[in-house]
Amino acid sequence: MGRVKLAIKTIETSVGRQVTYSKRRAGLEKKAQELATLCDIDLLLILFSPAGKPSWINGNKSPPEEVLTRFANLSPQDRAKRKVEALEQLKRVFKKLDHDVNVEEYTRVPTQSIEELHQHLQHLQIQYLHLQQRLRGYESCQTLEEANGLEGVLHKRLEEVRSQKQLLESNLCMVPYNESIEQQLYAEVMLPSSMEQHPATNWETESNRQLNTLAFQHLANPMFIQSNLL
Amino acid sequence: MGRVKLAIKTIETSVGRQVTYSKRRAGLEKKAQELATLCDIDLLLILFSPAGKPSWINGNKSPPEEVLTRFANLSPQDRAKRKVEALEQLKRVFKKLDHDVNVEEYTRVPTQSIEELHQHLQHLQIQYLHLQQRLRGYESCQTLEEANGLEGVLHKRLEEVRSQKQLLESNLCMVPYNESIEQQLYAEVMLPSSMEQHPATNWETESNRQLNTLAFQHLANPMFIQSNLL
DNA sequence: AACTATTTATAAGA
DNA sequence: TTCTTATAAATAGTT
Repeated sequence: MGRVKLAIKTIETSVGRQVTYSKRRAGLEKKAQELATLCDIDLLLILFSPAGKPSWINGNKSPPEEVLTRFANLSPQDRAKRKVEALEQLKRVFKKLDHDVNVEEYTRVPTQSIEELHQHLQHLQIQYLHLQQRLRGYESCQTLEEANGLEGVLHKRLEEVRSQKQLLESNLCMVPYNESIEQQLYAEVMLPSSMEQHPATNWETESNRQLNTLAFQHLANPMFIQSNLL
Repeated sequence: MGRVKLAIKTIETSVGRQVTYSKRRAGLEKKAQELATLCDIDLLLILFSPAGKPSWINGNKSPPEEVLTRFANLSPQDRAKRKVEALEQLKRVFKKLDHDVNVEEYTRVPTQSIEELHQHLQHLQIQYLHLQQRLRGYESCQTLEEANGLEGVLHKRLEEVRSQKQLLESNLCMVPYNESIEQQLYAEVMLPSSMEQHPATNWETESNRQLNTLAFQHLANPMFIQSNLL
């Protein structure tokens, strides 16, 4: 729909891509929004511009994360249709290798009943919310006052880091302090893998892998081994 | 673009929704694919039909999980910026005011069975680890290199906050953008209440109270009730 | 940012 | 569902 018919191939020039992106993004997002409204469906459209700037559209029915979760939780059958492995993907995302750790040993927790599962979940929810709160201390600023507060926090933290740098410089030959905090955090999340305990159920193996990869990421940090020794 | 101009409202009849979905889905997916190819960008379009059947399109550049992760890893600031822009644009385009959100919608999670419970738990674990990682980016520095890296991160973050301050200052008179990020985060943690479904079990009421208190803390923020247009 | 000649999408009907 | 077709909408190239 233009003066000429455009071949669907990657546009050569960077400027051309930029221009076409601007025009077509508007159209695509409008149509996505329309479809979601007309048919009252869940929809999520995620775009990254040629410059890397993100934008997204979702229907009025559910917020992005909910659609995303719905997608991520597709049944194993549906999921099997997907070509990509989460593990490979996460490796790229975090640019770290995973290690030949016996994941099974770490993930097995003697939790079987739905009650225990539920309690564990509640515990994790609480931990999650705590963590969120801490993170909000660094990241969240929705209002001008919050932004001002955040600016102060970051400034202070920056000072702390700088003084810690000096400390580190003067203690280069010393053994660093332990990282058991991370181990604790880790212990809080990890869960009954319980694959074998529910053979009838086809548990989400992909997300298991994802989890394991994430959970063991910090093992890539050489410091971890040291702190274990302390 | 048809015999008549169609008003963009949810189509009354179920059959009508189905038919329109079929037709428009094809067009939308085609256009999504074209845009991805033409501009060589990351793109992910997730659709659930009126009957609940999922389908998705992604660009040639990255597989769905990667786009999804890229999206999930956006900082709250990135999302907030996008929301400000999107709100302004939508106001121009649709000339609508935003409306209040039904908090209930965001807090319900359709999880009932032990399988779903388990999946939800795994999802939450992944989110938790992600959060932890982000926090580590602000807090952890065990070595001199890490301290240097952290210094850089904090410095950059400080710049971001300062520019966001300006953004906030220039948007002071605007209707504030919604905080669905928090709602989303909240939705990620929150669970099937499902207490009534297991009357035999003595659920941890103490931790329930804790959880609810934490979860609803941000509801005290008057900013919370906002638009769900985005 | 606008304009406009064309192409493309699609609503209704078959 | 699929096709046909009149019409609305999107957009490529231009200004």
